Amino acid sequence: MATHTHECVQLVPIFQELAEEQQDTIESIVRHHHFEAGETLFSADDPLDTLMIVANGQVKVYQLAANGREQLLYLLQTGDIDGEAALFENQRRTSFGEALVPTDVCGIRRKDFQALMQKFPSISINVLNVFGKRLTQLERQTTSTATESVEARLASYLTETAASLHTDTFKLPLKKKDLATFLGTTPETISRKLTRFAQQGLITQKPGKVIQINDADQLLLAE
Amino acid sequence: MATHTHECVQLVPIFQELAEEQQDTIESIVRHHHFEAGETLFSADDPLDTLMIVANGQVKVYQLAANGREQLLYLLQTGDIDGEAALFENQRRTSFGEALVPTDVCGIRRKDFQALMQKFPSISINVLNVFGKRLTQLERQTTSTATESVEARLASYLTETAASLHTDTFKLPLKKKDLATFLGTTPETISRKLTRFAQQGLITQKPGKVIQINDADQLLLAE
DNA sequence: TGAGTTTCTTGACGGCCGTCAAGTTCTGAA
DNA sequence: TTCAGAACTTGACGGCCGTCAAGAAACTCA
Repeated sequence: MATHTHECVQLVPIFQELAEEQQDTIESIVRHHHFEAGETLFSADDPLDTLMIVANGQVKVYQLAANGREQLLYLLQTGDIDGEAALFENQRRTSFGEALVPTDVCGIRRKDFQALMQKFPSISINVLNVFGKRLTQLERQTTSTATESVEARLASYLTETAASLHTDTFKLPLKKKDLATFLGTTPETISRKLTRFAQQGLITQKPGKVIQINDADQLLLAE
Repeated sequence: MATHTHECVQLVPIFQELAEEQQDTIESIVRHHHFEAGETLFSADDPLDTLMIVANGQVKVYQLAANGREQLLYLLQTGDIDGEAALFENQRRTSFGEALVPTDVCGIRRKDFQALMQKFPSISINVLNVFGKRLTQLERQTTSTATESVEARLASYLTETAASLHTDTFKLPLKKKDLATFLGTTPETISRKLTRFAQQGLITQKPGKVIQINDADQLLLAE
């Protein structure tokens, strides 16, 4: 099993550039956990003192609003990390995570991770890189939900997803309910908008949540 | 002038913990700029290769949405930094900054800052700290605009502002138009909601954009 | 102080979209 | 394959809030 667990550290971009020996050091620090699909990885109000690394699988991260509604913030893939704020202060979580598929996770406690960053400065620079991208993404998301219509947000989501997959035809990676909370709307509205796009010929809906984009440019002009 | 410029580096939290000599090193790298109120510090589509430090003043940072509307993302104070994404890749800005009052700014080029982080690892840890907080804040803001009503968001904004100032009576730091783009709404709606809160006795509006909060608990129950 | 500009307020109106409800399709386990 | 539960679709309805417009108030600067 040593090989398997070692893969966990190797996979993670923030530990790239470290010599194998140094990766072993890290391996001795992390704790491994496994979750089945649907299991909760952490909840709101958990003490927030562990950095989480997705070794294998997918994790949905939700945040709870004051009125009790949920917002899907991230869809973490293998190699992604979570728990950023964990690294510094005693904070409480306001989010909760749920495995979307069977998932392996590595945890590193705050103190250990801080020591690691002191010892291997390249790690903190890699983490900065990750945070920078996430900040940029969140800034765009905030702007988008605050200023654009649901229709425009959905259109952006579709074209961006297609672009990142390098294909016009793809399967929606989320159920409509999750997609709805991600875009700040409701499943009903998603259904209606998709039907509308299809009627306009901008997309084609196929069985199994498969979407084919026919006219990305026109789609983005949707208001 | 040496003393004055040195203050710039001393003021910035991310350079704390450095010896004076090391701060001098940094001082020799930064470039100083001064802007009058209303001046533009940087625009969308600028090449993004400089980290900006607010040495003195206030800066509004907006982002442009696809439909041309603006979103106020940050209100930077003395000691705050901006340009996070700058630090890593050749990205283009999607935001623009504007001085709210006469403002002094220090800029550090990406290459120089990366060298600094290599030399003084504590800097990168401090930057991580800043990013972590900003991420947490943006996550809350995204969730809030996506799931809560304008009324609830405005109520949160008022009570949080009051709390951070440790007083019930305070002056709104922004014009209604800016406050509106920050909260993802319009000046008209802000006016209406404030009038409504006042009619309900939850707040009292006084001349000069001064607000007095009478019942913070009840205010937060607004939907 | 006063004129001109910007900002703010209030009203009227309409559209987007959230909610509730009912019917249909999909999915996964026995 | 079958069937129960989940997910999805579609319709009807209503409220929140964005837009336009006009008047009031506040601010700026000579």
